[in-house]
Amino acid sequence: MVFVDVALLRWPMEEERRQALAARGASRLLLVDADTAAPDAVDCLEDWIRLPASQDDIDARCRAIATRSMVHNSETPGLDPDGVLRVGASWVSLPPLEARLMSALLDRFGAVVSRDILSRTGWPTGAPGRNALDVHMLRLRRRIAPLGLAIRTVRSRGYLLEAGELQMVQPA
Amino acid sequence: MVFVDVALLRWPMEEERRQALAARGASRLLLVDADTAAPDAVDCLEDWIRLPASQDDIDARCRAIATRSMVHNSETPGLDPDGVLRVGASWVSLPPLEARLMSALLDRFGAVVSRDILSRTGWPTGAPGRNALDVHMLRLRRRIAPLGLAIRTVRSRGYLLEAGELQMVQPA
DNA sequence: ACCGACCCTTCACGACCACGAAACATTTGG
DNA sequence: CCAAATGTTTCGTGGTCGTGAAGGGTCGGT
Repeated sequence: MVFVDVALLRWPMEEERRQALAARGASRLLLVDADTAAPDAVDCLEDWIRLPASQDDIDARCRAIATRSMVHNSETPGLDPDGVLRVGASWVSLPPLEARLMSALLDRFGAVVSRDILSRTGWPTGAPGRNALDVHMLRLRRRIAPLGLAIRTVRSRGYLLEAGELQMVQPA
Repeated sequence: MVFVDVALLRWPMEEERRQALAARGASRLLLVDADTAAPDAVDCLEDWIRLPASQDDIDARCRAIATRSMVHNSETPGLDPDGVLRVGASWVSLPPLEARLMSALLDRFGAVVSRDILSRTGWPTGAPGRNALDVHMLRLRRRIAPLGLAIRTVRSRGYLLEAGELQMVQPA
């Protein structure tokens, strides 16, 4: 059986994290405080259980999520020629320039891409001021964050695209 | 608004009924006796809750099942040649021009359709003024919203037809 | 330790453009 | 003739993209 990570988080305390996980299509189990109303359903990869709960019940719900996750999950970032970046069920549209930059990063997903290559990919006919690339990388960063993607800086080398960080895991 | 029926049943007492419902793809919520181990997950249309439970929690889980059910039964929209757009049981009639636009969007359901293609599909003999398309997309948007469809703008690229926000449903 | 050179991040601003929306005008079909 | 369908004008909003400036780290040299 394929192992699927199910994030456990307190709710509503960790609502922000819940949204981040949901955006990137990660499975999660909300541990709902005793005196809080139940959360609204979002998708098949989320479930909740009211505290206090037995470990057996928590495990059962984790297994259920994992099972559903196998039906639902297929997430590798992909960029349409129309500038639509998809990961899992969610997507964002990238403006032309950022789409070209993202394309260069995706070509070497997980590896460093030099500023030089990015510059030439973004501005085939010659780059504007040097700061332009920095600014657009910042904008790109913010745009793709909801999808659970992150751009890391490798100082004096370039940039690197990778999957987001959060990965709290629980036994299955 | 679409109504999704969620069957409530005692478990393990009504195990037989559970299997029958599962076999025909019906949604169900198992009310699990206090001293019984949690059931094994089967599919996305089933959930369980341990007794005793508050009515609010039961309702919340029913809504969650209903939501997931809509994801799994996501009806594919269809367009009659006479301009009737159907999704599930409901339908709307589209005027000729909007029917042609919708047809182009349906051909690439979920993907971007350029303004250019839409223009040529809507006005094969030559497009009128620049804003005509904008206005008709607006009208089309409002007409199909009740069906749970949404047209998303992808700036400088075109439009994209997708299933809209999930509509909440009353539990049985 | 201090300095300054570099590299990068972040913000604020302005120019421009794409789109949304309303209101109004015109055409078409029964 | 009426109502629906279609076209047009106009204005507001927000996205895109470039630029300059402020500031924070890191590193080598002194």
